[in-house]
Amino acid sequence: MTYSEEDYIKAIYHLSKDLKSFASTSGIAAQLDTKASSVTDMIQKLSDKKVVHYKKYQGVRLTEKGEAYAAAIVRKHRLWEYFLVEKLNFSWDEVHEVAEELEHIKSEKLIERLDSFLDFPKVDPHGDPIPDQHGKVPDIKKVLLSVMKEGQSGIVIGVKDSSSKFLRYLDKLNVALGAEIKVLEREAFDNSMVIVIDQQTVHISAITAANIYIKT
Amino acid sequence: MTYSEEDYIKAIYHLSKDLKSFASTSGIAAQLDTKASSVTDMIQKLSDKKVVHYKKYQGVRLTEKGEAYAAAIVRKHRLWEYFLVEKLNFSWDEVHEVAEELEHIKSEKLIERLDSFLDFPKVDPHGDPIPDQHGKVPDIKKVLLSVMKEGQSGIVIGVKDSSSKFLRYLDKLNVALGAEIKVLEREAFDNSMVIVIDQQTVHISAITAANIYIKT
DNA sequence: TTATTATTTTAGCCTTGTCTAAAAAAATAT
DNA sequence: ATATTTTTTTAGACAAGGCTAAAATAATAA
Repeated sequence: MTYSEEDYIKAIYHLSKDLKSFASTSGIAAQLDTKASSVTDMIQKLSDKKVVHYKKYQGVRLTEKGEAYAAAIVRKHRLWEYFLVEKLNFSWDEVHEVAEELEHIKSEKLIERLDSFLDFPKVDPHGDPIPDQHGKVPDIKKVLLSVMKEGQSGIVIGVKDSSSKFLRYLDKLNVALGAEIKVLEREAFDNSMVIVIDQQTVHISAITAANIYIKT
Repeated sequence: MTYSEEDYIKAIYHLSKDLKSFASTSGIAAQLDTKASSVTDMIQKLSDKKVVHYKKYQGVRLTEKGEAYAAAIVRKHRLWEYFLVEKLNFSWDEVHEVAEELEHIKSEKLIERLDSFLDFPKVDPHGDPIPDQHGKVPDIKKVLLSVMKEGQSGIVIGVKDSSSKFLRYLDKLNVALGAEIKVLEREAFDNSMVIVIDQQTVHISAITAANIYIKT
């Protein structure tokens, strides 16, 4: 597979995960910042290669083969992210771009050795699960901070939005993976919250709360 | 620069290093396993980009800009090789292929962090020097085993041929970087040698001896 | 010094992945 | 139920990087 094909496979994987079914041409185009016509071309190629199921105008879905391939790419991406943060001291908002490149490196041996070197991590620096060698994704029970009630507490285990902007904002709030959080108040009017983290009381918006995953 | 352009730059760097001057079209083609006509095309592109000096039929040479670029690629290649051997337990005959891919990853920060993580190694697993951030190549004084005289001894610090075949042969002889070696006999007829390494006496051919570097 | 051989360059074609513009199909609104 | 809008696909073009075959130049031999 070329880098470009791999990017498409990954995009379809993420999109049909969320939508639980088919990825649309325009959805893929948006994800990859390209044109719908380019997507159609590539989808036809991937269909010939038996990595996607495709019927004109009906959207696209990964085959088993495609799903396994996608999981392998995601596995590589997240293992490299973990490496960058744990071993090379990158911060969690810096790793994505470099991992986008590293995920394409083709060596089974490399990735298994890396996994072992890192001591078989289960989640990446944003709390996203790392698929195993067989493509199985460990499912981590988690809940959005935004659904928690007053008085409840839990541990931060992931983020939904992993843009640099959001992650740097979380750093400012001292929100890091593993931090304990307690909901002091919920404002019914706008769903904003007052929470305690690191012995500090901070006010966060509903949008922020809807992008933080908690294990209760 | 594309991966392909980088491959050409690196090939020219290695070729004009050895030849001390110009790289020929056919030489580059052989190195990259491609056709002379393709090389001519690419050279013209690199010339437009000011990374090589080129006059038709006269061969090609890197500009200062090109040289700096090449050194950066070689630096990345060798640092990754060092990482693979030291941290991921690859053997010295397995690393080249993977490093060929890793050397193209574009992140200044990544490579400086990696260098620091590895504790600033000066040579790669084959004894080849790792250029510094400014492209300066530490020059390591070394001599071919084949020029040593009876009774002389020294330390193995590198290999000239780094093909898997040769490296696996060296493993069999217990020749590794850092090993002490002593020349017991030199056969004038065919320039083969009897040497002591690891308390063992082994016989090696002139060809083998001409591919091992020693620090005396 | 001319003839032959080897090397390098040019010309023209192919594939991959992208694009724009136009056509076709599906979804939505009246 | 038909008209309008949105989405998707097709058609045709282009740049990058490669190839083969032919032409041009340089190197070598007679």
